[in-house]
Amino acid sequence: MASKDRILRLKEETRINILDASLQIVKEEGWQALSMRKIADAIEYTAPIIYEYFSNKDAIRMELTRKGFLILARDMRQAKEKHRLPGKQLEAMWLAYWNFAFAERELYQVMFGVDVNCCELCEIMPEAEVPYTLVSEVIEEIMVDKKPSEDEVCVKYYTFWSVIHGLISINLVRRTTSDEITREVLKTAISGIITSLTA
Amino acid sequence: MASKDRILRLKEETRINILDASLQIVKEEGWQALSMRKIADAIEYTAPIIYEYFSNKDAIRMELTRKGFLILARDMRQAKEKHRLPGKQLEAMWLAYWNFAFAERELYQVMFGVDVNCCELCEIMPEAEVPYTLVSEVIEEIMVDKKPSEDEVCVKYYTFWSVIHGLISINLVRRTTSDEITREVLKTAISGIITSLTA
DNA sequence: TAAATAATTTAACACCGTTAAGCAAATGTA
DNA sequence: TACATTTGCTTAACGGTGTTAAATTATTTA
Repeated sequence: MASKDRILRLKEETRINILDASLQIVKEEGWQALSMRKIADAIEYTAPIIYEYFSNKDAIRMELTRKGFLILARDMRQAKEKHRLPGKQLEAMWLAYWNFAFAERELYQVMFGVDVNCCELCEIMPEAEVPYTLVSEVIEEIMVDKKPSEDEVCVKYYTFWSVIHGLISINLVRRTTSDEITREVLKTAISGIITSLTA
Repeated sequence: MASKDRILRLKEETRINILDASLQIVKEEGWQALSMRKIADAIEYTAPIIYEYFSNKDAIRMELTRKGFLILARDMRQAKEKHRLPGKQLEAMWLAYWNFAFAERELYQVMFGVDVNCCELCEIMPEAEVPYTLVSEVIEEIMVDKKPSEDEVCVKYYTFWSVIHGLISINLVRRTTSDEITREVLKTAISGIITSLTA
């Protein structure tokens, strides 16, 4: 009976519709606004229907996470294939990674746990600026012979902050990596950046 | 009337109790488990009372964020004061930052939006390993003369990932920094790590 | 002691994720 | 064709959430 096939195709279609609707809601209103009833509204069904396709809300989140990793893998692979020199390959792959993060920021968020709360944190909370002040003072002191501009100091600060915040994020989210390796990365990264300040 | 003072002191006390109870709940069950009724239970009141002290749940979250920044600023300042050489100061400050993140991980989470979801992501989702595979292949190729161990390759991978993930997180959470500066950090960081592979 | 004010709770609203029961249409069977 | 069964879908419900308004109790003031 070919009608079975048609029905299976329709089922697959609404499954995709659920995922598409979910991603659209997230893109428009953020992850915290994603609700089963809202998804149901978008696909013109009622909420319990969704449980015929996904065991729960988390399964939808997971499926979108998987989708993110598939896109990221494809982008990085394509970037790699465009070059032959390993150095160029690395550069291209990380640039692809970077571009993916901003082209699909909602997917990146759920893949790596970046929670976007308030953008103007520093404005409404002056305390948030103290670390920057403390560190950039010292950076300026080290670079005093170079007479760096404010932007240059800022670049150095963000280089520091990025590697440390990145390492921390990774270690907070997944506890697989050994502490030894992490400490090694932290130490070499910090001393590397410090020497680069005067170089 | 001194009784006014006493009442004011009591009010201040329950305000602190609310914050303490909130932080304790978050430490025990995570941010997603924090609810007004649970806080009320902990301080032995009913939920609406909390609105006499905080305008809503987000205000509590914000106050804990501020608390986090105050502790971080204190720790970094103390670390700085322990040294005179700027290089040592930087190292000590970033180490203090690092230690704070793990000593007060819940505060760090809410301060910088690190969402801890599932730790065993790679195990239940093989797709999540593709970026690592792609990149470490190339790293090994570049470092072929050094015959690096798996751990050494891993360190290099995490160095890359940390700085890029950190930069992305920062840019996703706060859009203040100029794109130019960010691109500069990204480019210098990547090329710096690449040259360090063969050095 | 009576009135006024403050402190606290109860009740309610609208939403959430999720499950169970019910209904109606399509299908299989005789 | 008539009946039984399965399927697709909805309604109703449970226990939870943040939040607000009304009711109640306790405290202070006159």
